[in-house]
Amino acid sequence: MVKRTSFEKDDCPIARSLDAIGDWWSMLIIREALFGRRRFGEFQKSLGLAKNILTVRLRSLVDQGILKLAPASDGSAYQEYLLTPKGRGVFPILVALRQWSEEFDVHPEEITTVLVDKQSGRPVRKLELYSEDRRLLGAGDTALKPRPGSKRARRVSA
Amino acid sequence: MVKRTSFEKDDCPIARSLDAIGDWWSMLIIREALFGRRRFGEFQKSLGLAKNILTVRLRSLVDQGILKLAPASDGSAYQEYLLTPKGRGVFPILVALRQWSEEFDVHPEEITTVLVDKQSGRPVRKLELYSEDRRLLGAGDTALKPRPGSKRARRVSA
DNA sequence: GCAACTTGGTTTAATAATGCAACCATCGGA
DNA sequence: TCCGATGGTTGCATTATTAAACCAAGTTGC
Repeated sequence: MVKRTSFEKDDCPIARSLDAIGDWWSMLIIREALFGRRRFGEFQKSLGLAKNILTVRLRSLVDQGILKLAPASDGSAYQEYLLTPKGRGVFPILVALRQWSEEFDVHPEEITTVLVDKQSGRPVRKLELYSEDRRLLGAGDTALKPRPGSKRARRVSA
Repeated sequence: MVKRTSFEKDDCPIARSLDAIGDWWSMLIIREALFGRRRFGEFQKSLGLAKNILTVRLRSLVDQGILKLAPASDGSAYQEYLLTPKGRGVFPILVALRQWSEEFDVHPEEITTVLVDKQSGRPVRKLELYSEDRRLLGAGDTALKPRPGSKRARRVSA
């Protein structure tokens, strides 16, 4: 195979996510959608990507159930791309990406926006990972276990 | 420009992160590194990617301060690729990717591993986003504000 | 109701990225 | 010192991305 490798059949959920939305444009399209954009032209103008690429990406996102097509809300005959619950579920990934940049970027001063809590207008906290009994966990506090019931005892990876 | 678009100069931190680690292999290399792999050959075998690509990716990750080269821990003349704090900071992104797949994948039964708390051996909770005063926040509870001090009032995007 | 503009694409052709396989220099072990 | 393992590099084929031109249907002005 000389084709771009696909992780669709990989048993690692990270690889599976990357296979679905792990390219730059898909992630940014979802970002724009979360921000309220819905129309082909809106995505195209705000992201500045080529229209043929946008076409392909939107189609893929719809196929995967991340976006869905709906009649335009302004009554015109055009269609809109709306986020499904699966699409809205990408939000934490985007927050994680944002916070990584905020914390480690070499030029943080070039970042012009802050994610705030709507109610108070104040910046949100960092994403937190907890154990079942609510201890805060870092990377070193976690491990991977084979999933009970999965007989395919393949390579165990993070 | 006909070159692959870069988001290096974009003011959106999500785009900046994607520019740094937003390709499939970089993310997976970091995943492997978090899981303890350090040597060129280890990455190559576990990920099954072409060696020339691995070379390029490792170099880029080192250049960005995500990995650093160190003399091999086994005393040989070879070198190892170790995560820097910036590299370990990618952990929440990987967790977010994992959890998205766990929650929304069409074939969740193909996922063979669970991320557990080392201490108890039990699965971790979902990543949580809190406001400053510890209210749990969803996508709809947040907004983007221009960063105080940033005069470049450009397009505000998620 | 019809010309002009907008929207939402498709097509084409060039350039860049990816993948595979073959090659190669150095290291390590017997 | 020979031979395999390690850590790459090189060359070539395939695929992806891009900009730009083109196009058909929907909408608007008049």
